[in-house]
Amino acid sequence: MEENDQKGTEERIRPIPEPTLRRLPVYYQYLKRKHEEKGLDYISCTRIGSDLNVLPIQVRKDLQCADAVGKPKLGYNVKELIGTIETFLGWNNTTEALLGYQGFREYGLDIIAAFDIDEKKVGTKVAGRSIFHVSKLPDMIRRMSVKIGVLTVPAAHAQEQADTMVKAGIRAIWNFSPVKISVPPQVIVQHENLASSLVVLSKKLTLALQAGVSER
Amino acid sequence: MEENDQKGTEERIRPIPEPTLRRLPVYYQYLKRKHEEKGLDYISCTRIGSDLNVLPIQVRKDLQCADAVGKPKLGYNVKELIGTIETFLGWNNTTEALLGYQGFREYGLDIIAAFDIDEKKVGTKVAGRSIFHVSKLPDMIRRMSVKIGVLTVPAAHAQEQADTMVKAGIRAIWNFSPVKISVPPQVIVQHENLASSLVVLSKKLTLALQAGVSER
DNA sequence: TAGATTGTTAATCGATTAACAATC
DNA sequence: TAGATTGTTAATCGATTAACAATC
Repeated sequence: MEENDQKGTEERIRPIPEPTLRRLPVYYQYLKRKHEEKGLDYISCTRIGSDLNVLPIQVRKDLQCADAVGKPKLGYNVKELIGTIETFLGWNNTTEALLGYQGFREYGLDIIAAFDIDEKKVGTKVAGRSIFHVSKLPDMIRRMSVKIGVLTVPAAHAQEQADTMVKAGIRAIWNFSPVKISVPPQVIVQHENLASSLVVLSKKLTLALQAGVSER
Repeated sequence: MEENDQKGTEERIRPIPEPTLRRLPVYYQYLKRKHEEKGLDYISCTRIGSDLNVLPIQVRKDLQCADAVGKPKLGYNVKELIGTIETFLGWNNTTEALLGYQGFREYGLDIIAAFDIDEKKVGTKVAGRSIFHVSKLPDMIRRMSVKIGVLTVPAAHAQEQADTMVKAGIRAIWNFSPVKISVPPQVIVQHENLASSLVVLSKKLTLALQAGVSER
């Protein structure tokens, strides 16, 4: 009746709340700036919270999830905290991926190459990366053991290209296309629906503009 | 003691849960495809849910938020439903914005122009839009009554460019830069932290890869 | 009619927030 | 020491899910 509760050797894999996971990179960015610009040694949740417009208690909870340990009265050691978050998010060893935005290497993502069906684009460069024809994709994935595919094609071709990636052995797909794609259960899909975000923004804007009018 | 509960004339502005707001465009996309490809007249929550991998009851709740009305036993009229969502999200009249991704016009966002500090890029085109020098930004915003600014600059310049936009009268900023920007309360800011999303994905990937190893 | 599906009210679940004890 | 700040346990709040009545 031990309920295989052997907490001893290996840590139970706690599920981290997604909102927390999304806030951690924000703290990270902030801490790096604080560290570089101000050379700050210690920082408190109160400070982080007021700068980032997050409640201090939430900051504390989030950092706790990332296994950060602070000192009462002093706060958290900034340098150590940066390292802790890096380790927790696995940013120590970069993962290879296929095209995306620039500036992700800092987050442990190394963009390897870009692909396109359009022959006119093949051979040109985007964000400093050569564009190859999609037919080269399977080979490339295998040879360089790429783990993440970034899907930025129109709805009509999304499933087809996802299939190509999966067949070539990709382990996760970052999907910017507006349609749901079907993949085997072992492949992870992260949907990035920018249209959804835009909706949130424009809805707020509409309400604000209306309010502005009725207040007049 | 009426609690200004005059529900009569004008609808109380209900706050729509953000998750719902994010799912609505997904339904919309899906419905349009179903309508165009299959020419389907009626559709049930059960169907939408199983196709989109969402619980039927959640679909129903979401559609209810968008003021959609269905018929017991039959489901929702697809064409009508598309129109309802369009109206609810305000996609009938497009809002002007400054550069971003392609394909947003469908979502009521019309990308007007792109700006850059780099003189070498000025005059060239991105996604079919001319790139202007940032010095032209204030004029452009005013002349064309642009409502939304899309901020895609490096962290170091984010605040500066946000200030420029605000001064020129922009009402909302879609911020893709990794830093928090300060704006007056009447300006709406939507933070689009792609690094956050990437974290969610790569965390899942790491866990999956580890699990794969230990299962071996 | 019978049964599938909507609409509505209640229960559950998880993230956020609050309260407070521990500690440097 | 006194007080700010962490760490932890409990309360709140809101979204999701369940249950069921209404209806075509």
